[in-house]
Formats: sequence, structure tokens, C-alpha cells
Amino acid sequence: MTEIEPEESSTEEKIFEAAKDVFHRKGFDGARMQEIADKAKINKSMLHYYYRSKDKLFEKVYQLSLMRALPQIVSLLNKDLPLEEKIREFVREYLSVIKKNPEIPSFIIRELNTNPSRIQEFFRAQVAKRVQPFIDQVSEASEAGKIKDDLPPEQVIINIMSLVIFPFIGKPILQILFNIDDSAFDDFVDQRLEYLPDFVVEMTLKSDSDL
Amino acid sequence: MTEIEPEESSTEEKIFEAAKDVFHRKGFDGARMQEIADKAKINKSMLHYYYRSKDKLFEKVYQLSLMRALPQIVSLLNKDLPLEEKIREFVREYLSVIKKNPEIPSFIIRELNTNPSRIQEFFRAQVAKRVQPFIDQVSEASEAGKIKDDLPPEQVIINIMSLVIFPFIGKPILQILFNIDDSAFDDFVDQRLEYLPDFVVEMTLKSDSDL
DNA sequence: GTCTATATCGGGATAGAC
DNA sequence: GTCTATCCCGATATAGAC
Repeated sequence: MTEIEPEESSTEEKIFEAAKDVFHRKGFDGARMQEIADKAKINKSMLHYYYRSKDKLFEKVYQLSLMRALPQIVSLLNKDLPLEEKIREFVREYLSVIKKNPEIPSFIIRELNTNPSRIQEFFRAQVAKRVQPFIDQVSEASEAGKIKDDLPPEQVIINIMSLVIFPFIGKPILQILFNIDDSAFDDFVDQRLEYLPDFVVEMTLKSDSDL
Repeated sequence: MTEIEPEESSTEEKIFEAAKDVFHRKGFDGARMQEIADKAKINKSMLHYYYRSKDKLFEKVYQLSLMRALPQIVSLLNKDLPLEEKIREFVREYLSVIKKNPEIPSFIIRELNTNPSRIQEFFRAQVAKRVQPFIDQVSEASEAGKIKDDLPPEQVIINIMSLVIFPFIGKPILQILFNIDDSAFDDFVDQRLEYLPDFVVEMTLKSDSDL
């Protein structure tokens, strides 16, 4: 019996999970090493023993947060699929993945807006090239006249991103405007999962009757 | 001659403008009183002389940022206009106003996500009741079967907000994905100003042929 | 590997001269 | 109203015992 109990994660892992939670909620500037230590139920100096500095700990959290979510979301963008299907699947996949980690979009974007230098290079390296095939495919469709209102590709892509990402970032606004709690927000996301994939396709591509 | 030169704003105003800039870019947690003082070219202790504390200075900046932009944007939501026209005008108005202060959305949302307690009450008091008439009007249209795909009102409104707000918040992502600089981003916003009002209406309301 | 104690520094805030 | 000097706390980080 080599003590592999599920709750008994290593100190390093406990720290990482706690750090993830705190950094996600408070951002780098608002996070406190003490709060991370408390949440991990370990001594503050352990943080430095394992990760040397707040910066390094943050970097680990940031990179792993991105890398855990990103491959699932963008893997299908490189597949050989018709654009319509790709859009539908992308919307579905994004909502499904983020539903399980709803703080990620606001975390990534906050840091990108607040302290670009710390992370933008990693973001560029990891994201840009994986998305490029999709951009190309939209560009082709655009040139072939298949995009509604003949929008340029950047506008198409930003519109899609807006509809899938914003609700998670704007959650507090949503909760104020419609007076809903967390569980109602979850229902709200489920609702989107149902209609949004088709909705985005309709909004983006010319329908048969337009041709 | 009573010395009314445009560049010669009062110390209090210089502080406020500097604070606005720093808080908008760095957020409350990332902002430094020293940086604000440097930017205003005054002594750090002047900050406390005029505003007593970082919290109070922030509150002033936050409230005024919101109150300068909000009335312009939401005033028409209370007018007696057909929904279609109201949506069109709202999109146009939002883009026009935010174009001049593009950091506001990311500022408001960052603080709302990072430190809700500090500002959500003010936000609720100022925004919620001004938007309510618009929510009601969308609800009526929804019950009357005038909304595309028969979406519930919250979904309709969040979709509209996503399309107008997100591009400003996601600017750094946009710049990475499409490799564009600030001036190209401005062009991008101008492009949206042209097509988005009609686009959002089409996306939201059933067209005549659907009836 | 884990703890306590402490160093060090930065940042918000105040006192007091002018 | 504006400046200098300083206080004081909180936060990151390190030293060193166990």
C-alpha cells in the first residue's frame, strides 16, 4: 500500500491548485501569497521552496491554465472540415470546456490587458499559429462570397469570439442586470450551448436562399 | 486676464486625469500612487491632500468614468422608439462613445470581476434601472414572437452586449491574432460602426419574410 | 520537507515646516 | 497649497533550526 489516496495530493499540487484559484479570481496584482498558502493549508515559505517567487508561480499557473483549455478548444480548427461544421463545433467545444473552468476567460484577458508584457509572448506563441488555419479558411470563404454581408474575416472571427467568450467575462454585469444567482447563470450557459452553435452559423454564413 | 489657459488645469484636475489614466490601465490593485503623482507632475502627498486615500481617489475615478459614458449610451433606451430602431441606435451610440474612451469597458469589467464589492452597488444603482425599460421592451417583443429563434430576452441582450463590448476588451487578443497595430484597430472599430447596427438588428429580430 | 523568525522593501498615509 | 521627512504596515523573500 503506497498511500495513493485521491485527496492526498502532494504539497506541490496543493499549492498549485490554490494558486490557480487565487490568481484566477484576483489577478496577479491582487493575489497574495499568504492567501494562497492559507488556501493550500501550508506554510507560506513552502511557496518559495517549491516555486521560488510569485512571478514563477504565476507563470506556471498561467501557462498550465492556458494549455489545459486551449488544445481541447482549438484542436478541431486544424481539421479538414467544412467551415460551417467547424464553426458549429468550435462554439460547442468552447462553451463545454469553459463551462468547467468559467474563470479562465476573464483571467486571461485581465492579464493581457493589465500586464501584457508578462504573458503576451507565450499567448502569441501558443494561440496564434493554432488559429491561423481557421483564419485562412474564413478568408477563403470570404473571397468566395460565402460570408453574410460580405464581412471581412477579422470581423467574422471577432463576432464569433464575442458571442462565445463575453458572457463569461460579463457574468457580474449579467447577474446585476437580470438579478440571477450562480446556479441561474449555469442554466443560462446551458441554454447557450443549445442554440448558439446553429445561431452563430446562421449569423455568419449565407444561407442557401441567399445564393 | 484671469489666467484661463487650457493647459493650465488645476492641481486637482491634473491629479484626476492622471489617476484616471493609471487606474484604467493598471486597475486598482496594479495602480501606484507614485505613478499617478509622477504623471500629474506633482508631489505624492498632494494626492492625499486632495483625495485623502487611494480608495477615495479610485472611487471618484470610477464613478466619473461611468457617469460620463453611461448617460450618452443609455439615454435612448428610455425613449419611446420601436425596438428595431432602438437597437440600431444603441449599437451606434455605444461604439461612438467608447471609441473615444476605449479603455472603459475593460476597466469596468476588470474591477467588477476582481473586486466586486467595491463597485457593484454603484453599478447596480446607476445601470440597472436605466436598462430596465429596454429589457422590458425586449421581453414584450419576445412574448409577441418577434425575436429570431424565439430566444429569451436575457439571451438577446447578452448577444447584443457581446458584439458591442467584447472587441474593446479583447483588443490585445485581436492584435495578436491579426497582427495589427493601434491605428489598424481604430479602422477596425470604424468598420464595425458601419455594418454592426444593421447586422445586430438582422440577427435579433425576425425579418418580414419570417412572418 | 517543513517550520519559525527575520530581513528587506515598497507603498499608502501622516506630520510638520514653509 | 506644496514640500520633505518619516511612519508603519503588509508583502515578498530568505536564513536557519529541526
